Amino acid sequence: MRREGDTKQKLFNTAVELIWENSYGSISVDDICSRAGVNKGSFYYAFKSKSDLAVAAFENHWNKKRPVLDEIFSSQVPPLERMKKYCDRVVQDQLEKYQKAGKVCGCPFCSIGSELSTQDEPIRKKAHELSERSMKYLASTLREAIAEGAVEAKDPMELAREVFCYISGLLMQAKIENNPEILKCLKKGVFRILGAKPLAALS
Amino acid sequence: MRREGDTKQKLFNTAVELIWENSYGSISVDDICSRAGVNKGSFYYAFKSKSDLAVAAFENHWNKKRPVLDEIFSSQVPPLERMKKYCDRVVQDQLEKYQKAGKVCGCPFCSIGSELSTQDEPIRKKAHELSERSMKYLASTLREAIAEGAVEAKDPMELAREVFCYISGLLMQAKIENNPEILKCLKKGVFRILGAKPLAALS
DNA sequence: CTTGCAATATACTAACCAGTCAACTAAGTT
DNA sequence: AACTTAGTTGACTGGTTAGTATATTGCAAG
Repeated sequence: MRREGDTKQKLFNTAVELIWENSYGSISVDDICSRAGVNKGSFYYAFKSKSDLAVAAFENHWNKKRPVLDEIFSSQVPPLERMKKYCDRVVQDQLEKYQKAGKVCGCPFCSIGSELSTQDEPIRKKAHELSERSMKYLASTLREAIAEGAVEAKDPMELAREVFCYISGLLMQAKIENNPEILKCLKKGVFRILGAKPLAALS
Repeated sequence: MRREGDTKQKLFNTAVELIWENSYGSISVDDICSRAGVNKGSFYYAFKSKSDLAVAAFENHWNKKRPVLDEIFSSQVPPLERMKKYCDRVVQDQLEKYQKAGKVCGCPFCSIGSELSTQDEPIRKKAHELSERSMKYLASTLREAIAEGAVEAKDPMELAREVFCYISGLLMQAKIENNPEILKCLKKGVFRILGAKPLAALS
């Protein structure tokens, strides 16, 4: 015994997987426990509620994604190149999940945020916090793109929100249509929002 | 007695209201029945399942919205004017719901679609169908705008999807932030997607 | 080698869930 | 007035829910 870290991590992974592929409301603590191979007692020893686990699990999931984002949005890369890479990566992640789960699952953070924001304040706050972190990457990238004259806009944060809303809306729509094909126009749409100029930069 | 129509309509209204303000998974058939003042037996006389009610209720909700959309998207109005009116109306509806419910509730169709698309196929299909109906209004409007030279684009349907994804993503984000303020830039963002030209058309 | 405690295990509860059912009511028909 | 039947009623069922209580395990320090 004496392996709490392991237990928590298993619960994190299982919770994100099950909630992402199904929904928070449709999976039970028992489902999570049995799938993770953890007993209920250990669950409630590690977390005080189902909602608590969800908040921690999504924070953990974001932290695992962070190194990838740090690399994509590295200042070493020209800003529009970062945007391209980010778009490609989002689509790639979606397609991988599609193959594993057999259906389009959308953005896990947005899905749980959309489901629970009106009902569970800690979950809403976490979902909000995580989307703001994503938007920060976009905003600083777009600030540079604007400074370089590659993109025309006044407020980089506002533009970042537009891009972010478009991307999350597209992922949601792909989920609702259960059609990965429509993800293909993600990059094109993003560059349309950024203005006509960088369209030529599309590989 | 002998008033099934009334019973169904009460269940439609209550179901949409409760699901919109909370979520499908968190409200029970008993909740819907007691709020609607309908007995459980009558519920199951009228609908064969909770999921069945949801599909019918959202179809009904869309049909009640349809005359408003038909007017907004009337061919009598110049295409970019239609887009402006539509944006204003979306924001107005959101603000009204915000005042009634005390929180930002987002798009009801997208919310239930996002929650259940991976789990309940009839609900996914209905959500898909309803978003395609909305996109048709946008696509035919944008086709005219392109023909007039007011907007530069090749495929009106593709552009309509971009606009629709942006709008639904913004409504979702407003829900996750529980902040109606961010709805204010909806129109600006839509016109940015449509290209710089019609920006001057903003009132 | 024993004592203390972090962590695991499992049985349990009380509330709630979607859905069923047989009795009942009233309007329409003859 | 007797019959038919669409629609209503609310008690009921069997299963599930989140969360708890209590017992047990095994490591580590003294």
